[in-house]
Amino acid sequence: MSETRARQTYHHGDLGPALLAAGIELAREGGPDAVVLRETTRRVGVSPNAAYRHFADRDALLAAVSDAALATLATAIDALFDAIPQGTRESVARAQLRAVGTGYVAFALDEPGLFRTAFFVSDNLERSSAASKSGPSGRSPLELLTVALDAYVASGIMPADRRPKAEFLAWSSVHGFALLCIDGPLRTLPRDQADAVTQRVIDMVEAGFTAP
Amino acid sequence: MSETRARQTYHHGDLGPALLAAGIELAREGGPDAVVLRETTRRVGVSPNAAYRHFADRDALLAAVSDAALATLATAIDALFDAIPQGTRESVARAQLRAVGTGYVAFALDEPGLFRTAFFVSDNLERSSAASKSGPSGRSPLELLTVALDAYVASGIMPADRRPKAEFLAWSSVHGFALLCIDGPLRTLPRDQADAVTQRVIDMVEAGFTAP
DNA sequence: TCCACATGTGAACACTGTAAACACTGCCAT
DNA sequence: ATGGCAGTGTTTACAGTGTTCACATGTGGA
Repeated sequence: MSETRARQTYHHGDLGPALLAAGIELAREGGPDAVVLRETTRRVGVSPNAAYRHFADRDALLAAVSDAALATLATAIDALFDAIPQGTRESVARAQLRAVGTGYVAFALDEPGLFRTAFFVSDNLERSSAASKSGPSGRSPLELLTVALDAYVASGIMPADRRPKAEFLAWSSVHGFALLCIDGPLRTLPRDQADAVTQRVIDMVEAGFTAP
Repeated sequence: MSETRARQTYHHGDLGPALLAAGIELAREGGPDAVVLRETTRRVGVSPNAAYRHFADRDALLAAVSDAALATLATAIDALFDAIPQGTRESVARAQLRAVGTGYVAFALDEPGLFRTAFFVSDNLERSSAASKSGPSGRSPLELLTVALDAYVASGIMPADRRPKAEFLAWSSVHGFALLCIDGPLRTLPRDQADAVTQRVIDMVEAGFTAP
């Protein structure tokens, strides 16, 4: 928004971040496919090739946008973590897991374009601990989930032998549900109902972790 | 494969299905992005615009490929259904749910390109009962899941008040897990381990349906 | 001061989807 | 048999994309 008018200097001065911001806006509006290199530079008021001084490819730009989207998600979950009231270790652990799931789906519903972009780049969860994907606490979404599950074990809710790969069980359910809500058959589900079913999804995950 | 050599007649004679087959092959090799209209016609040995006599646009071709992929998935699950041994209503119901989940993830692992294409077209699960998406039994994957869950209620495993929207809980978990395995951090997990975790995902879903 | 280096530009290429006008062919009614 | 007509495939063309190469323009450090 600060660069809509034609700039006066030949050099932009802050092109990298400006391109990233424009890319994020495009992703917000239309998902990963919408982050088109030429359109990004157009919005910033610069020639298409200028982008290549700051990003190797279109894919590199998209990856940076994806990281930013992931960081936004992490920030949203961080906020829910901070709002968890004091209590027993068990109640805190349960609240943390619920916060991750709830924040995750809420982000997908509030920002579907960013959400799809966050998980479009395939290796984005592999090296998922990069700072560029983290919120204020310095933790990526997957790391926040790990925190919650470790608390599950520490507080005795979950037997230790179930802990390995548990994050993937939880992540699968919530991620799949989020996709169903924004792209799939649950697309037309009213928001309040979607929130209610989200809680059932989390209930299911909890049951899977605690049942015999 | 039958049309690799230049055809002799001006008219192809079977272009629609040939284009669909070429599109499926492209999807198998590289997912939805790889089904490129011009490349599809090229493989069939025909000019790009010939496709427009059979498909409204590239999206229509992609939708047809997507339907075919879904039908292939349904066929795979059908086969697992048929292999379920006789038994109590409860054991059959449990085996059916497990067959849907197992077949679903196995298809994603065996044919990641087709799997991604199947669920790329967004409205593909909305009007999900179309015959073009079904296997030999005439049921689409989502309908097969519905059958299994109805059997859960009928055999008394699942309380009837939990039945509404239960297919979405199950679908979320399995679909999310499949995505994790082909695109996400579980991409490098050896096949046998992936199969093992798949069973844990299904265990979790079962627990969520039966627990208090 | 001046010049090396970083940064932005221009023209060009190969690709894509798609539209409009044209060409060929097989079939049906005369 | 013989038109002609509807269906099918082709040609040409255009707008849009990512990307490369050569060039222009500033800016900071010696």
